[in-house]
Amino acid sequence: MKIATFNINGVKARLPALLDWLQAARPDVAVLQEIKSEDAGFPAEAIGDLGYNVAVHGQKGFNGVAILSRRPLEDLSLGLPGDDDDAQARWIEATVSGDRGAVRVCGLYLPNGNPAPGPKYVYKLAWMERLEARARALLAEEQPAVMLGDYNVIPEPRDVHDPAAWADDALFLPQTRAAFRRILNLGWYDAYRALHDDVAYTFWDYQAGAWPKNYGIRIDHALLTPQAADRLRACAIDRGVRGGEKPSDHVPLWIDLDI
DNA sequence: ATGGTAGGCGTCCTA
Repeated sequence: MKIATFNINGVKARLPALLDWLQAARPDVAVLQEIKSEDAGFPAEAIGDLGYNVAVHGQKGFNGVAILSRRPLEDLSLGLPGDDDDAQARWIEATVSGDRGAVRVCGLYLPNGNPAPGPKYVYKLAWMERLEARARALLAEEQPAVMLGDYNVIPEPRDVHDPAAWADDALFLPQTRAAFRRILNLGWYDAYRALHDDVAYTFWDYQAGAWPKNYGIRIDHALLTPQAADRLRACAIDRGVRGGEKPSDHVPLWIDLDI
């Protein structure tokens, strides 16, 4: 089962690029972030025509996440638990059954947090605490589960082209990296790092020629429970998508599970 | 030389 994550930075502006990628990559499941659309405005029909069931957790103007799946989406749940006052649409999860078992698929758009310090950074760290709590609960089930998305976390210096330039950024601050490590240390696997020891990025800013200069960062991640990691066959980044027509500033990352 | 770009029911905010 091929499961992908893609921050598309606006589903309406990105629809042609999204449909092209879905047809080329043919993921069984895809979690999307930054759809920047309410549920009603999501182009479910065009995506459905490619064979996908669609679940949307939208928000007007900003954020917004979705799950696309060729198989039925079971036990859909919207929103990250832990704060009933949080109106930002950043979390969606559902179970997908394959021929050899089922997997809980969580799609997430972790807050950016800039500028730090400030209220946005406070919100980011609080959101990561809620994520850690959900991560603990999923681990306790001892089942295949994956959390994929735009984490807005640069885990290590090798994951950024110029670590010094990013030292004070909310994506790379020691507190941010420690909060991410706490989740890994619970027993979650960073699928890309489990299989690759290279320098690889998933985001290049639109500004200042970041893409042609390869000034990128690795912030889109797929985290797996041990039971999902047992089934992990491959993990890769669809880097070429960044060079396409009207691209997102992120590219897709995918895993292949023997499920 | 502190620049630059993209998206969104938008004349600023977020990234």
